[in-house]
Amino acid sequence: MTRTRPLRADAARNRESLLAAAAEEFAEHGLDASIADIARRAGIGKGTVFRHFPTKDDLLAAIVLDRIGTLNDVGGQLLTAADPGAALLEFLTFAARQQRQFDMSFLQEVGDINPEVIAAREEMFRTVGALVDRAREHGAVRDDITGTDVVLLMCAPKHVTSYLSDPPPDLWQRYLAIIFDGLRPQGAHPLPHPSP
Amino acid sequence: MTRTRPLRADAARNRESLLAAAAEEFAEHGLDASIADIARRAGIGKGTVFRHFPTKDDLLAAIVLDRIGTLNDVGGQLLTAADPGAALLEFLTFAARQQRQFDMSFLQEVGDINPEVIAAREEMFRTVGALVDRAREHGAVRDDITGTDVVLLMCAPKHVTSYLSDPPPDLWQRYLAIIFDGLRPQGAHPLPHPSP
DNA sequence: CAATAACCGGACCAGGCGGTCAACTTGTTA
DNA sequence: TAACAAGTTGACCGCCTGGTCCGGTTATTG
Repeated sequence: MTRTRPLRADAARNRESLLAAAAEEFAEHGLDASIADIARRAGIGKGTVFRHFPTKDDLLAAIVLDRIGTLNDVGGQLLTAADPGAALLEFLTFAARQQRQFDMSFLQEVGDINPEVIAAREEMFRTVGALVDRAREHGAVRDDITGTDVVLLMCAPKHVTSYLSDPPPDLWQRYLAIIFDGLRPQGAHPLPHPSP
Repeated sequence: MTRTRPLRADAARNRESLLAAAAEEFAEHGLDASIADIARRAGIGKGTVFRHFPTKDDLLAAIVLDRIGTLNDVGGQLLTAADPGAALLEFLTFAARQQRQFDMSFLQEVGDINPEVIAAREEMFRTVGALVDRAREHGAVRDDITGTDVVLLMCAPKHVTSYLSDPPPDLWQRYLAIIFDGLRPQGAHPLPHPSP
C-alpha cells in the first residue's frame, strides 16, 4: 500500500502542478470540472492524471483531504487561544476564506467513499465541537448550539454569495457576521428542532 | 408567440405530468437530472418533452417561474399581515419548505437567459424588500439588513442540511431559526461589508 | 554511459447526454 | 364518420465525459 521508492523528480513536479490545477478547476466549476481541462491546465496529459489518481474521486479526495487537514490544524491551534469566542469566529473566517467556490458537498459526496476523508471529517467534527464547547462555556455562543450546527453553517456565508452573478469577493464576511450573530446568546430564541 | 388554439386534451395531461415529474427529478438530482429520466418518470417519450419545451433550460425555467410566482403571491399577501416580523418569518418558512433540494442557483443559472424569469426574480426582490422594510420599521429586524440580504439567505436553511447524508426532513427549521435570530436587532453587531 | 524501470501522453473506448426527425397515432371538428 | 391537424414516439446524431492502454521518453543508478 505504502510507496516503497521515492517519486521520480518529474513525477513529483507533475503531481504538484496537477493538484494545483485541479484545486483551481474544482473551485471554478465545482464537481463538474473535467479531467481534460484539469490536465490541460496542469500542462500534462490526461493519462498522467489517472496515473497519479486512479479515479476522479480520488483526485477530489486528495484535495478535500488537504483542505480539511489545514482546517483541522488551524482549529487545533485556536483551541488554546485566549478568547474562545474570537477563536471560533476566526476559525469560521478562515474556513469561509479557504473555501472558494465549491461548497462543502464533499462532506457526503466524497466522504462516504474514501476512509481517509471520513477520518479527517470526524476529526473536524471533534475539533469544531471543542471550539464550540469552549466558546459556549465562555458565554460567547448560545447554550443550544452544537458543533454539528456550526459545521453545517460553516460554508453558508460563502455559498449564499454565489447566488449573485458577480459577487464582491469579501461579501461573505457580511453573512458570516449575520450568522454569527445568530449564534450569540443575546436575543436568542429557542430552537424548534434538535441538533442532528 | 401566444398560443392560438387550446391545447389538445392528451397534450395538456402530458404537459402536467411532465412538469410534475421534472419538478421531482430536479429536486432529487439538481440541475443534473436528465431529460430521459424525466420523460420516463412522466410516462411519456423523450421527444414529447422537447415538443413542450424546446430546451432543457426552458423546462427548468417553467418550473422556476412557477416557484417564484407562488413565492411572490405568498409574499404579496403577507404584506398586509398584522405582525410584519411574523410575516417575514412566515415567508421564509414557506420559501424553505417549498424549496426541496435544488437550491436557488437558478437565480443566475437560468435567470440570465429567460426574460420572464428575470422579471419574476425582480418582482421577488421587490416583494422581499417590502417585507423586510415593513419588518424593519416595526423593529423586528435590524437596521442594517436589506431585502437582498434576505433573498440570499433565504435558501441557506434548507441547503445546509443537505450536507448530511440523510437529513431529518424538518431540520431546516433549526437553521432558519438561527439565521433569523441573526437578523433580529437584539445583540446585533455591526456588519463588515455593505449590502450588494 | 548503459540499462532499466518508472513515467508520460494522446489516440481510443464505452456510455450517457441534449436535441432532432420522420413515421405513426389520436383528439377534434364539420 | 371522415379527414386532418396536432401530438407522440423512439431510433438516431454529434458531442463530451471518465477511464484505458501501449509505444515512446526520461530520470535514476551501478
